[in-house]
Amino acid sequence: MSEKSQAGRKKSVAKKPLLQKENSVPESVLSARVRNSKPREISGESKRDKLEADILQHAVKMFAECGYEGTSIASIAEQVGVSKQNLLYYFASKQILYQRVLDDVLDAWLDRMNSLADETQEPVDLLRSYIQAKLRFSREQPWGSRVYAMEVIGGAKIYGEDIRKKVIPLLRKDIATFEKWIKQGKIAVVNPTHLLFAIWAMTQSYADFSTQMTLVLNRKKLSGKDFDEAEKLIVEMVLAAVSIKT
Amino acid sequence: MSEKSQAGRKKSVAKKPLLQKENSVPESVLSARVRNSKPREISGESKRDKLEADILQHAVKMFAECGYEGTSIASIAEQVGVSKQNLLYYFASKQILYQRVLDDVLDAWLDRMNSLADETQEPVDLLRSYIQAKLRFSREQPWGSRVYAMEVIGGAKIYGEDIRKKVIPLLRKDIATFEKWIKQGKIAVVNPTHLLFAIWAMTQSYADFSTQMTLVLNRKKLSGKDFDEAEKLIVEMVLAAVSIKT
DNA sequence: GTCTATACCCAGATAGAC
DNA sequence: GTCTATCTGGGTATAGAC
Repeated sequence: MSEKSQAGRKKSVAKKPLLQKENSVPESVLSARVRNSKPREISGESKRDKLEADILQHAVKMFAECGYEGTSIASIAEQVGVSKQNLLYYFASKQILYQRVLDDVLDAWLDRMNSLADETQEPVDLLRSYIQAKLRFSREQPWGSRVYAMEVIGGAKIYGEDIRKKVIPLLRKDIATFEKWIKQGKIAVVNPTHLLFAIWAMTQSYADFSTQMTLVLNRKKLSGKDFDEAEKLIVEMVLAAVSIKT
Repeated sequence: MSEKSQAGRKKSVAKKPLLQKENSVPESVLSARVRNSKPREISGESKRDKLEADILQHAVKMFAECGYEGTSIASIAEQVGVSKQNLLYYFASKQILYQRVLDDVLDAWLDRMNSLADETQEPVDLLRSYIQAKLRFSREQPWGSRVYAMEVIGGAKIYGEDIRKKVIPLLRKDIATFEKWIKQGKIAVVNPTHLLFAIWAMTQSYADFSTQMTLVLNRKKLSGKDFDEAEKLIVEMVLAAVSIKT
């Protein structure tokens, strides 16, 4: 009862007619922009789009650093340079902003992972590409990784349904691919589920636990060399696990 | 500036003369108990100890589920069955309670890991024991793991100094052990730092990401069998990485 | 779309009686 | 040690003028 009241106490979801999703799909309904009859520059983004992107960019960093409850919309607004009332004009509530942040994270993520569904590639190349892609994501979008990680660790109270719908099927598909390889004798007999968990854990940790890693390594941030060495070891371990000699 | 004010804005640390640490070291100053002249049962814990333990037990779960800012001391108090004012009598502030929770987590952790510093053991046995111990911790104290993980992911704003002092030296020592083995030719030439990161990531994830794992596996919680299979794969991968045939 | 003002609630923490 | 009462601040969100 008290746990319930901790999170998800918002009942109002979307009251204002705002776009909540349209980053990678420019052909989606352009309600607000269509209403705007004033001629605008064609190539550039509209002001609304630019501000939305700005807000999202700062929001993902702050949610990653302070968590959902630990981040106030006022502090995000301050970073962006707008009033918090104005921010609430673009994103009707904190929870909507948060969900949009996670939506964008997953979109970027799944985009990168989808390209690996190529059935024609051999296990060695596919595994290597997979690990590289996930490591690159940890490197280039660490904040997104961290927001996602914190949401999952806390039990995915807000975003759980989306994870179930968007992430889990993808993981299951990856596992099925491993199983197919095993059946075909292309890789050794290993537990495909736990192999995937291992790959995810190792790659993800270079975003989530980079604070601890930099302390161990005694440097300010992880370098390209660190990621290269990480990739080398992880690929080695995974290929060794599936008994593929390089 | 606004980020700073997000966390760690507490200036008052410990105003009341309360014990803040005495779980594993019973010979520490017994200020409150000594003042209490009434004869008490010798074997059992004092009421204060019992209540403190109760509070900590519930606190670690709630911090794990909702994060630091997301957890109110009122909700913890409610779970324990005391008033929040009373809780504040035992732990002078939320931050002190939080730090104590993390202290206890690390104590239990380091306890388990210290026993592995046995120099007489061979790499195979030591690595296997290490992985087993960390996996057992993930299984038996998932909340502690998660609180720690969230703290690290968020940049360790509150507990960073303790991590630097308590955890990092231990990790460095483990890395040094790996390096020694490599020099002695006992294991293959691998990057010892990233090998340790990999072991930590894989074992830790069975606490931190168990929500996602149970969704993939389609069950309510991870079973003993899951942990056995995880152990088997992780040990295999690590031993393969250091080129030890079993 | 942006502003001022404000409603409303809940949090952490303290004071002081018992 | 536990209670009632309260202070103080911050948070999300809304109303309404411009």
